Amino acid sequence: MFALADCNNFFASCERVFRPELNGKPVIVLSNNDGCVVARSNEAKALGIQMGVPFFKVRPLVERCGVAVFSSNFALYGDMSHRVQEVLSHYAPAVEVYSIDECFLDLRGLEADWDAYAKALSRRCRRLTAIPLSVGVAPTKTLAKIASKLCKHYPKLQGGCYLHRPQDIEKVLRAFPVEDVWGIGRRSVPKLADMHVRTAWEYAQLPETTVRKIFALPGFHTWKELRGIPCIEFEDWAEPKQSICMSRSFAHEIRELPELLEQVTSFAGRAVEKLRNQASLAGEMMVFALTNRFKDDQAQSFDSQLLTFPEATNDYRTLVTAAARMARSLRRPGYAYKKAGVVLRGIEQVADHVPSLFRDVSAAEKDGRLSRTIDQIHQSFGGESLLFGIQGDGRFHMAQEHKSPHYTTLWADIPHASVK
DNA sequence: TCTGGGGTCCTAGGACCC
DNA sequence: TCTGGGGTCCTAGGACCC
Repeated sequence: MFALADCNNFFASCERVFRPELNGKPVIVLSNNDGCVVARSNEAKALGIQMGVPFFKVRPLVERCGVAVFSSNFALYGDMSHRVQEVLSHYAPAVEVYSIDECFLDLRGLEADWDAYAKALSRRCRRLTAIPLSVGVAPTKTLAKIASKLCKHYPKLQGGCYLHRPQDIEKVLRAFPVEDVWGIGRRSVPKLADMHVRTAWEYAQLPETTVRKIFALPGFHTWKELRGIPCIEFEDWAEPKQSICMSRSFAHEIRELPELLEQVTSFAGRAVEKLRNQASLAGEMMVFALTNRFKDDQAQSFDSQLLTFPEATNDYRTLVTAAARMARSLRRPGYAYKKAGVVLRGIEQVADHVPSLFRDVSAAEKDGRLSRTIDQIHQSFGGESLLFGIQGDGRFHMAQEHKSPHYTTLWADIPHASVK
């Protein structure tokens, strides 16, 4: 058996932990730059606020109904996510962290009353972290995902659902929309409609050859998993990233070069941090900048530049300088940039790297010492404590009007309690 | 006025090898 | 008239996930 533990309305639930008066009230959380709605409490869903809708489109409704609005606070969500993972780690020999709000648990070879187990895990998580959790247990990861979705739909299940008897699986799949199945995306929906496939059950009944031909290998895996045959790997070891991207939309469009340079080099600095945190080197860097695609009356551009380094590197100075050079050459006067970013690719592990025969050893050692010193200062005093001049204040020019405090990660933001 | 960010895997097709 | 056979590697684009 596998379990899927999914935090309900995760970002909204995190905000409620420190604002308990919002329990039972509609709450939404916005994407970076306060752009779109990315999390909704059940009450907000009931008001008809859709996932991913631009905030300005629901603003009148939000104001009329007194919906609590939050800008995204990833320091808080990341910390709460670790707390949930800590609870889960006591309930299974192996945990796969699938996303910030979802973990798979490997229960293979174990025996228990899985229905009671799932409910107990949900209760325990709620008690220790204040985050509501839906736990589905089933013979495959895909079915466990479906079981956990049932928990959200049926409060009677008390946060835990064990789905394993063939007759139960059939009953559930017959009522489960095919587009809600893990691995079936939007682009497949028209194809499925043509084939008169509307439910997960109908998909699972398609002939194997049809599935392989039309939905290829990933669709075939989903098909097998729905039929109770596990074939999606359990991965409790996180591989280093093969690409690292740092990009943001800006609160205001950027027209001038110095401001664009500040932003792009700040992205580069943060990308290098991620790179160094996973002990990797990057072989190439891409820098891109784009205008506001929603403004039809403005000149549009999506420019990018790619640089391949003579030798893979994770040196701050090399990478920040390269980002600045590329931003300079791709930026064109007269364009108003709304978004930019830096992507590192061609990633390899430091431990696997074969240095070039002709590298300047003493210069490389000096650069290495500088980068390690920067890491140490960042760790002790924060990422904005030491910056290259070109990075400005190192902050991203984002709109975040509704941001909550860093309750769990900043001493100054720890909530105060007073006893009367 | 206003529209997110960060990833992975698979496949087809081209370039290249002997 | 007519043009082999068997591979590998790389890349771009598509589809998917949260």
